[in-house]
Amino acid sequence: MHIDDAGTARQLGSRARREEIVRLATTTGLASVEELAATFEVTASTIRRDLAQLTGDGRLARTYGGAMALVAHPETSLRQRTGEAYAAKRGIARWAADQVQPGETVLLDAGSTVGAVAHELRTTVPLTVATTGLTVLEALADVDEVHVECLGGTLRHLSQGFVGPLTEAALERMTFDRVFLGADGVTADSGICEAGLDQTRLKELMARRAQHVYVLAHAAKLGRRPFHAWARLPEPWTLVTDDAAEPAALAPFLAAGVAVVVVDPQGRAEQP
Amino acid sequence: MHIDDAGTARQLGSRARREEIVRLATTTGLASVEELAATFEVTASTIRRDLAQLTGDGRLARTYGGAMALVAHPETSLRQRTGEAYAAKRGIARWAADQVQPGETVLLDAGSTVGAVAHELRTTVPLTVATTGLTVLEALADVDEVHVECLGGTLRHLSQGFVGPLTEAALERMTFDRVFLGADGVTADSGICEAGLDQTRLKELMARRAQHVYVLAHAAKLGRRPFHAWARLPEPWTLVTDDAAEPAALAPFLAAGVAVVVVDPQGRAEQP
DNA sequence: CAGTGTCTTGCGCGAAACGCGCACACCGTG
DNA sequence: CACGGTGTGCGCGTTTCGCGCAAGACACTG
Repeated sequence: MHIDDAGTARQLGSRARREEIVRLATTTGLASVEELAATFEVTASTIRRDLAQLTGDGRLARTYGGAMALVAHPETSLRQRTGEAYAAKRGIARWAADQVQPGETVLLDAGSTVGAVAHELRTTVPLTVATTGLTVLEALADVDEVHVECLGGTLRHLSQGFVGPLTEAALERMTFDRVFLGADGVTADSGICEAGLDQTRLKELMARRAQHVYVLAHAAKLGRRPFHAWARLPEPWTLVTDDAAEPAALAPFLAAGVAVVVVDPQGRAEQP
Repeated sequence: MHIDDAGTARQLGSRARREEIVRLATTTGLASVEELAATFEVTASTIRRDLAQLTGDGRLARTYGGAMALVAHPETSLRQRTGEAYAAKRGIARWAADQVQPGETVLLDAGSTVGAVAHELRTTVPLTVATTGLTVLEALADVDEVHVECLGGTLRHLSQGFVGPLTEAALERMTFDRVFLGADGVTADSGICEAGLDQTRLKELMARRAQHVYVLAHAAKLGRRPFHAWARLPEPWTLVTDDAAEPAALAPFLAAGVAVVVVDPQGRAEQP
């Protein structure tokens, strides 16, 4: 013992040390008792006590000989990773998040693509986010620096989003710098296609409350008309899609005066 | 050994057993070596070998005395299972959920204990649940038979709950058969203790909107006054706590005319 | 300034869980 | 029938864990 190494010797209070343990564990994914004891120059007993409390607080999970982060990585959930068109959605989400400046107030729709935007926004702080999506709430629930307003309403189990009178009533009390909308389908002439009129009505209302309107739809959704309820969008609006989109699919939007952005999986905008 | 119990004896190949272990671990969140050994009627050594391989394959994470799922299953989050006073909260939640009849409309507060109630209510269908808690939303998001209303509002990152004008405005449009409230502390004379006046104001409002008011607080919270904001409760109300509560801690509540229910970890009410 | 209470740490001990090697049982193949 | 591969149970030494105890640090109080 009595290590005097020039390494990462720390002299900290117990609170600070525990916070640091959580940070190390979440970035590394896994941390051993021995390593932690050496790093902080305390006994393994002390580390075990720390881990016991952190486990009790639900911040870490105990393993044999150490501890691991509860979530694989703050980055992305497995559910997202395995979903369809993951790379495309991720790229779209990155570009969308890049449009947002710290200090702004944005409105996020429900849906997996918009949920990914919320993930990317975790580091754009300070920020105010209002949302109708449960996925968005989960993505930002642990980020203290982001002010989150939930609009409430009736939960649609399929889309994990809120709709209904409560949602609309809440919307009427707010306006936004930008709104990011998802869609089941999108066309140049009719706008956004959804399963029901309650959803389209809500999306129209959302679009009217923001200065900039973005519709996030990966290539497969362009020109698709899976249902017969439509939300018309106030001009101007911006369509964000991925580079799998055919020029022929983009042409109608350009002709209609819609701003079209095509991004690669890294979130960089490409020239059509 | 050679148990011949009528329980969950399984006779399986090693592959099938490992698949089953993964299934159990992901639904339960956590599985112990001893339990698994008993379930499959093999020795702990065999289970340990299974876990070693599954861990190597990246399908599970090893813990001391068992294994856990890598991704949190929608069912129960590990965070709940490992949290403080888990057994007590689970028992309280079971009893609380038993009070609810199919077809009723209930209001659920934020907090881990009330979140556990939501989990128990997954099978009490049909049902209408309104809530101010993100945990509750997550617990019921995938249950189609439960109608979920989110009250919305400003997200408190610490408690994972919603507060503020939006929440209160939504509350004024609904009433409920029962409301289940959590608490940071609870006393017989002053009621519920919380960190801020916005929370106590909301809890008072919630209590006034329901016919039956339940306060769920495990033994450690009784008589505790960690903060200085208080929510007074309209008589009559019911205090639900666990069997670790001292009779001396319960006496003030009984004297004040509060209905007191003491439950064991299985959710059975005990006689004080 | 001494007394008291709280919080934290290090240490020692017994209990629990671990990995490893060995022996045996089962099964398909040459 | 001999053979190797696989899976299982068991025993043993090792590692890790959790708990109780005592000592030090610090704040508060009379």
